[in-house]
Amino acid sequence: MNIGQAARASGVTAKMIRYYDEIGLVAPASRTDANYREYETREVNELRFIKRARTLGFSMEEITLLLSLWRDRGRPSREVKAIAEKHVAALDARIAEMQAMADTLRHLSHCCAGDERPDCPILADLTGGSEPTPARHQRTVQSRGRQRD
Amino acid sequence: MNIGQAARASGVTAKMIRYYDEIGLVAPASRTDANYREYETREVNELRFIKRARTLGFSMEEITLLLSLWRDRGRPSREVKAIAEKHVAALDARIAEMQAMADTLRHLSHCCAGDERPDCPILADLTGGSEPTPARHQRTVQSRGRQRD
DNA sequence: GATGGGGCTTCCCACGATGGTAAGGTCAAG
DNA sequence: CTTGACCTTACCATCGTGGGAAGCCCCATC
Repeated sequence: MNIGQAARASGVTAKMIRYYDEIGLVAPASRTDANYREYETREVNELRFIKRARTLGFSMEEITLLLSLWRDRGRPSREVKAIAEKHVAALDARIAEMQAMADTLRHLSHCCAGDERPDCPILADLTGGSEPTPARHQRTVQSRGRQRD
Repeated sequence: MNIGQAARASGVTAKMIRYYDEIGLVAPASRTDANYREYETREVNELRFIKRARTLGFSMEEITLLLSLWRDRGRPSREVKAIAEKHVAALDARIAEMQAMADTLRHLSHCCAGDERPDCPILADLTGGSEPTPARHQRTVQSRGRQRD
């Protein structure tokens, strides 16, 4: 099995397989006389493992750990679970951040007329975003007239 | 005002101010005889605008657009709103993706004993993640009865 | 005037994970 | 033997940010 076949079988591009090889995420593939990398079912399974882990958002570093646990028949599931839970926590934190961004923007967008007039609470927020009155947007937004541009 | 003062006043690092300068996000700063960049309140306000927009997750490209609208007194708020709404949609899409990852991992984690035994539904999922039975994690994984969660 | 510390300048490198491309070797089918 | 598909390495780009080196400048203190 050469790299292209392994790529199709695993869902990982040949490019990325070489990259994983290069950074040592997977053991260096054996080579043919013509210096072609060759793969067996075992390597393809590793690549699918990596692919799936990437799909779940694990970083390369985490995947390195997961792979070593996966290869270790005697690993305690506790360690795997710890990695997963840490990643879930990181995802949740990032989600919360993005949710906050989206909520703020939804609110500003809701307050923006979205017509031909130039007055815009979104730009007003970006201009003076550090001011302590984010919740009080009525139609009087125009009266804040602090545009000094 | 030199770049360090502008950085402190805007919350943008000097490094990033130079970068924004370089990529043309802001107009090239005027220079002193000693080739030092100099800033006025106006530029600091632009930098704060950028900072705030970055906090809300806008890309540089979007910020370029937002800045040009901000500078244009006659802009229609419609255009600003369109950018904001598009960004909200992108955020929501990304949040949904990450939420799906987190939910899957939470489920797997919940099913993992997390003890000294090597059997682990998380690794099992990563191994055969592409198989068509994602919900069917048989209880036979833990043949000795469950102790935790 | 000299000296020293801190700030400024440009330039280069790094990240993470991926894609692109170019130049050259190889394999298999016609 | 030719052709086209495939492999190899090597380099560049992304995006936004940080780090650092080498060298110049400003100001205060001696």
